[in-house]
Amino acid sequence: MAQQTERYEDTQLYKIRHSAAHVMAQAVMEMFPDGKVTIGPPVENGFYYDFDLPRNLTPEDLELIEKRMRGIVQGKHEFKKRVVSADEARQIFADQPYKLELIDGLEKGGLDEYGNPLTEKPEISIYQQDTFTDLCRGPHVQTTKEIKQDAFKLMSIAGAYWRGDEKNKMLQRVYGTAWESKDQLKEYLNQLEEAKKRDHRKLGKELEIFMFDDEVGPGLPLWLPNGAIMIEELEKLAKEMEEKAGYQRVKTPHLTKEDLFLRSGHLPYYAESMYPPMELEGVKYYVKPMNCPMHHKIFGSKGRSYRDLPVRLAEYGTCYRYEKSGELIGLQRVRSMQMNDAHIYCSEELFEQEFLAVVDLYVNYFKLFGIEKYVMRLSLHSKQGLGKKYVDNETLWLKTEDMVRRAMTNGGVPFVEAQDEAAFYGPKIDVQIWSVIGREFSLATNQVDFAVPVKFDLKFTNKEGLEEVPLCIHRAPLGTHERMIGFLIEHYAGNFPVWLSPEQVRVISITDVQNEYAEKIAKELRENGIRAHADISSQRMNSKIRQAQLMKVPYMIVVGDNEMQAEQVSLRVRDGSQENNIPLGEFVTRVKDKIIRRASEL
RNA sequence: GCCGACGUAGCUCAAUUGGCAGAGCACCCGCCUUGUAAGCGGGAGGUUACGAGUUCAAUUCUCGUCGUCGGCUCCA
Repeated sequence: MAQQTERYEDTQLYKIRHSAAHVMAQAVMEMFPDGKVTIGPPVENGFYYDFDLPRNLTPEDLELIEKRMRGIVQGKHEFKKRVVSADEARQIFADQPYKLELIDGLEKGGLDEYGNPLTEKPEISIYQQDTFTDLCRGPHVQTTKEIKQDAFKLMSIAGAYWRGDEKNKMLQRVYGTAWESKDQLKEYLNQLEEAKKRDHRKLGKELEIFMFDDEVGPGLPLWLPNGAIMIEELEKLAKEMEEKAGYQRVKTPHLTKEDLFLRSGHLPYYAESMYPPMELEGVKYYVKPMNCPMHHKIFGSKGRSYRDLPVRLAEYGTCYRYEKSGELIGLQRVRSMQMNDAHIYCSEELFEQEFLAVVDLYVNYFKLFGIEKYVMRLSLHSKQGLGKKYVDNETLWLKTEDMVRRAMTNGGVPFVEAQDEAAFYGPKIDVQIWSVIGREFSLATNQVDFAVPVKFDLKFTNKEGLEEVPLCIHRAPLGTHERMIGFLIEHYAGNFPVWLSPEQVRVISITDVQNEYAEKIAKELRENGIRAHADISSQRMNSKIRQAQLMKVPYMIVVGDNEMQAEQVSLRVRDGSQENNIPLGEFVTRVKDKIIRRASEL
């Protein structure tokens, strides 16, 4: 349907939000006549406006602004557009320095409001509603009446750099949400509430998966027994998949001498993200932010023939990166991480098949986890970044980028391209996925390295008997344990499939008469490779069931006198359904089958 | 790192204008012997994140440090 393909920019909702931003700016400017306005676009779910004000806004201010906005909206003011010359615009916004900067950009035809280059020179237009005039290309609603006074809400105040550049002044950004109706707003706010419940930070604590401790340090998660089980299950999965795909496993130290990272190029290009060195006996050591240099050493440790290629070295190596304090967030962004890492050394002719085999691996994982929405992003270099963020060899960049583009196209894999997002050593495919609560996780990554193998003097002998430098594919289909498990917690809302559940079965005795029988069952389940515990506490059965439900244990087995006499079990599944009088052996077979198949259903 | 908000028992939260820090759950001890989401009673648990300052008196006011959260910037 046409409606479904309609661009957000053309929708009524977009106009409402854009217009609400102007109304908010009017309210704020009435409050601070000397304030400076910058830009205020619609975004997903709402809008924001960035201001430069004489003092910081408070939550109380937000309430006043919102109240005033309701007043303005009810005034049924018309949004009047007028196209003006650059000079006229300068007169109108004479005391608005940020607007003057924007006008300059528009006049030169060079830059849009975010400072990005534009292809054609845009017209300069202004929109006025009531007493407020803004430099704006629109579009807007006809009158403020179309913004329903009970369908918007101001959400938060945040800092934001002018034009998104940390060298620029920090402005105050006010976020708001706006909808076509009160009901839509209500639904959105409900969604936010629901999202809070699924937040991996909250669930991770409740389900005893991981924790942070102030004394251990920010961004350094401690994995609790339940989390450790999940990690081991993921590793088992990866190991199985990678063994089938011809990977070999290696193990390397957490520390290396400075020399290695100088050679790899990490120190010039990546030093900011590395922990500072420790020095002993005059030698500097760094904890590794990546495993690649050590894998390169392993590849280079003996002579290689083209017949040996591809060589695929895999390791769940623990890496440490110094992420800036404000960037840390739960398991999504940490400072110690275990990567589902591997490096594939291959010739150029093998490149395409190897690259696509990695993509295939992702897709298999996504299928297993029921991840349907994902975007593969081809991340490219930028010319300005050469020699700074990226190794300085434009020819090789263009060549390798083209190789990746071709591989993806030939493989029929849809992807989008993003400038200035590459790794320092080459272009990459990053896979973005979204947890059910809308949080974006960049997990899987597949990167081509054309720069580092030559620095490590890596080579193989080709058919002609000549030495050739291999390409290296860095890949991490499961990203890191930390991010992956953070994602999975939100994805499943803690209701993990049986194979991934830390506790798979809880045996619940009704009275202490059945305690021994309950323990016997739990033991038998464990002997069958099922993670099971018996709850023989003096609590009532109802309370035990509640505890197991709260911990989201997939199977609860209730045993009373009947079951004990008949050597049977009563099953309560996490979804609340119930099944009585199952012979224990039958239950064991059923659970084992789900685990082996890594079934998503209970 | 930057802007802002926040930090009270293991967890979730209270504490009027600065005036003896409190509840539920969890924990420990009893009683109850129970059929699919909380049985009852009792006990213990706090240098109010940490460090200074103002005050007769600070959980409350001020400053600093650490941490968390919402963003920005940056990333697996």
